[in-house]
Amino acid sequence: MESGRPYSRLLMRLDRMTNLRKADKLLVAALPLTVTNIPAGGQIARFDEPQCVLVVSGFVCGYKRVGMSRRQITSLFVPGDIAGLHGLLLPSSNDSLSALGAAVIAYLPCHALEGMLDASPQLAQALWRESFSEAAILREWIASLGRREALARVAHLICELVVRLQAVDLARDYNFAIYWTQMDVADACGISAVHANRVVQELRRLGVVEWDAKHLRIRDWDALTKIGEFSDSYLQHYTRPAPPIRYEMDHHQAF
Amino acid sequence: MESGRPYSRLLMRLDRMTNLRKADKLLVAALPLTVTNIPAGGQIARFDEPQCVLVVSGFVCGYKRVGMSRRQITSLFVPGDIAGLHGLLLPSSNDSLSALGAAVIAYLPCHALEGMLDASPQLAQALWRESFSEAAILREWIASLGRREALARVAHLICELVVRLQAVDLARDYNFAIYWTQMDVADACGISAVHANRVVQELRRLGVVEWDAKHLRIRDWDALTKIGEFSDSYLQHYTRPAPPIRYEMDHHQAF
DNA sequence: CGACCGATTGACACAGCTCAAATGAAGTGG
DNA sequence: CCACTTCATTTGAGCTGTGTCAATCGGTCG
Repeated sequence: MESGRPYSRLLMRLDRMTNLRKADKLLVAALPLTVTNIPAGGQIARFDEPQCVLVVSGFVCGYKRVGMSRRQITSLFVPGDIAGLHGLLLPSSNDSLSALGAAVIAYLPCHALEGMLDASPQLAQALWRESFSEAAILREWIASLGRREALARVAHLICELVVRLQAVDLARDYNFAIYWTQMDVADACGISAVHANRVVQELRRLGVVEWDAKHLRIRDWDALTKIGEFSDSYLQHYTRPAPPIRYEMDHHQAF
Repeated sequence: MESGRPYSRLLMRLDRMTNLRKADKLLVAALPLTVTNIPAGGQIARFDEPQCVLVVSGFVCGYKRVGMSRRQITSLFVPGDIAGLHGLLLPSSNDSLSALGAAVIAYLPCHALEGMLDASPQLAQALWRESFSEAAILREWIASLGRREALARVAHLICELVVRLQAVDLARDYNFAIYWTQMDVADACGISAVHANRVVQELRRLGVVEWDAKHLRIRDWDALTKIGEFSDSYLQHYTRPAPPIRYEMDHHQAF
């Protein structure tokens, strides 16, 4: 596993989403990537030409501003994820992208992605599945924000993050680097920064996590999933082998 | 406009999403639809064979159960919408579908939809755009649930609904039939039924809406958008003419 | 060393929840 | 056509999770 390449974790993800042939992997490896360092919390610029953003390391988030000052994070992207896939077909997205901590990203021109979809039905299918999977996560967040209290929201978010990081081999032993502040957690969970801090302390006090500025370690996974009412069923594509290709996709021409 | 057909409002939507040729419209008209009446609040069955659900009249919602009894509505579908599009590529969805009030729906076998995508790149693109548009709505709901108070959430929901209904000619003069109870509103906005009632009364008291059991009429659109911090920019495809086809899509083979 | 930013703590206020009961509207069966 | 049921709406009274404000502490970096 050439985990040094910017696209290596993307490959891990796509391969699990839809089994890839060797030729597909070569296509991914040939994508023109513009690797860029983003400082902590830095805005990720949107250029005229539609581009997607591949996360190489660190965390990236999509967020909206609500009212004057309140921020709501609407999605989180970890290494191997592509942010802004909807840019492929929808001209303008309504929310902004920024890094949480410091991050390394790679810009990916849409036309190159489209060329790839053109060349491989397997890859095309994997990317579409990816975007549906993203939507499944959005729905789960809605359930969390609407019907869970703060402690459960944070616990749920951590559970989700662990599963997603494990899929790209970044959370061995329930242990991973975090690239966010408690304020970021607050903005993701729809609570205030002060309350986020109280929740973090409560999770520590309960002995389910060790959580310092740079690192998070889950000490009691079962307890955490219980607190967060977490079930990984909406993340099948992160935990289970790729489902079979639907029908004879190769004949299908779409997009 | 043959607004008597089950698919007529779907056509209105798709045509605005991506301009359709006459041949495309014939393809849509030829879809095999199993029209079904659903009683008020009735669960919408999922069969073994993957099927999508076209809403013909009434409202349909996707929801999740959280904890033992709490329900969170994650998406709303109005006439012309297709629910369960993700079933095309993802085997299992994690949430359930039900009607809110009484509704008429049409089951639509996935293989027929895929045949359609196969036959027309324009339609394929329209459907993909549709699913991205759905995701944009999910993100907006996340912002609402996370960072707006109850009054604004409800106001925002109503604004969104009006725009979506107007796109299928069901909300002339800001006036439309509602197929939900206040409890449904509560479950969509992540608040309790009691509080939903208080919010409704407050909106009435402010003189921005007339709202009885079966009907809702907006008396002051500007005030309502202000209360709900609503901007229709995330619903472009409902309000503006279709964006051009991206690149030379006809060459693209995907899915 | 100072400046800055994030984490932490405490006190208080309030939006929204729960419980419980009353009212109203619509449908059902005798 | 009237009792009866059922379900949605409405109202009131506490209770609690979470927000706001403000201050302190601690680490990091120039």
